Amino acid sequence: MHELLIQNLSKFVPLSSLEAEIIQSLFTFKKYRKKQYILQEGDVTRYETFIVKGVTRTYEVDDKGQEHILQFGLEDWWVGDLYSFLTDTPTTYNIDCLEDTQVLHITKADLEILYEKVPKMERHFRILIQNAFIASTKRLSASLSRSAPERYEEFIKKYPQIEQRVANHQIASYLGITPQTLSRIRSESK
Amino acid sequence: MHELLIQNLSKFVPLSSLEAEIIQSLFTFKKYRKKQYILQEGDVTRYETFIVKGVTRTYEVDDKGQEHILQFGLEDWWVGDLYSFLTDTPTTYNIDCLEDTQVLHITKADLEILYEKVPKMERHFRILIQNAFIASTKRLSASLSRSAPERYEEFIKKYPQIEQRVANHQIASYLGITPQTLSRIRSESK
DNA sequence: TCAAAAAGTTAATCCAGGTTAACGTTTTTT
DNA sequence: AAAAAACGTTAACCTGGATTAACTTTTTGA
Repeated sequence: MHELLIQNLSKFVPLSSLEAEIIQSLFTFKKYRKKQYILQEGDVTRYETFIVKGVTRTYEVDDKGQEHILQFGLEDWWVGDLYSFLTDTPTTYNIDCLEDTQVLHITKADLEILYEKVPKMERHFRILIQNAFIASTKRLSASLSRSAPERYEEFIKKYPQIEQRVANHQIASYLGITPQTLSRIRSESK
Repeated sequence: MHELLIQNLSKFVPLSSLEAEIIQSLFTFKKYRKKQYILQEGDVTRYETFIVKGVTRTYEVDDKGQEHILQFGLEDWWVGDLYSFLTDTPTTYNIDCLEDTQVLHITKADLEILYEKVPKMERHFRILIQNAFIASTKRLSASLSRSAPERYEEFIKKYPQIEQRVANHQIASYLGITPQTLSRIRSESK
């Protein structure tokens, strides 16, 4: 069950079997049911989470009680609130499962041990976060300069896997529009 | 003139004077005049840029010719299009100077040398990018759930230094609103 | 298995922020 | 020092997407 993880972690830097061993020992496997929370607002994020199977959503609730999805998580992706994880402060996000989901967790202390025992992981995570940062910047630029239909079209093109697995109103929340608006866009683009 | 850089690079990891030497040797100093471009759409980003003195803006031009500011750059900040830098692809961003500006550049090859000769820099840049990613996520979440006046207020609170040094219409562009709307917000909040 | 809840759609109305335009002020350029 | 360009503000009007509501379809769970 750790195979996918090892494969993921050796994407940017090759790993020896000893290193793979070490990695295995530092992660904990866990199963969640659909609708179950992996993280709730107010919790301190104790571990970063690698998704082995399933779908998650990371969302925030604003002052008016509206939910806004910041990220979906699928197989082979990492989820978690980095800020809360790194600074030991309570998170403002919620992460729950849209399907039954299997994950591997690593705590902050164990991640430090990982960096120490397998220094090349420092590089792996730098690249990983680099990519996440680039994606986030691109999404920000889209939110500044694209209309709702354009953002929807881009989303569909970029994440066809997600479109198939999550409900439309979740996609609307991710795009920053209402389900009604999404429905209109979908019927007009047909 | 490299003092600010060394100070910046030792923020997360301590540096010996030998290491500081190595770092010095890998960066190039450059001066730009106000309005001069550091990077233009279509260029491949050949170096990451550390600002020693001055102010820059990173912006994008959309299909309708509208400019959208993604980031301001001040003293002690890093700017540049990471994606273009890392993948050797032409950038879609422009970076120009809002004041006369002094910077230190490092090329990709020299950054690799830096990682090799001073491995702890890998950690430094991981943390730097981590912070940039967190900031970008927070800004995205604000763009999804905050109104224009709320976003303006947050901006002023978070970057009082920027507010004092850049024109209002630049701030409007950063916030994703028109200068007229910003003007209205400012007069109503007085 | 069937009632209730959740999801999706359509339509009427509303409003935050955009657009256009006019005008005074400040900055830049020559 | 003058002319031109850039900037900031105000006001009238417009519009993309929100809101509200009513209805149908699908999913869920007791």
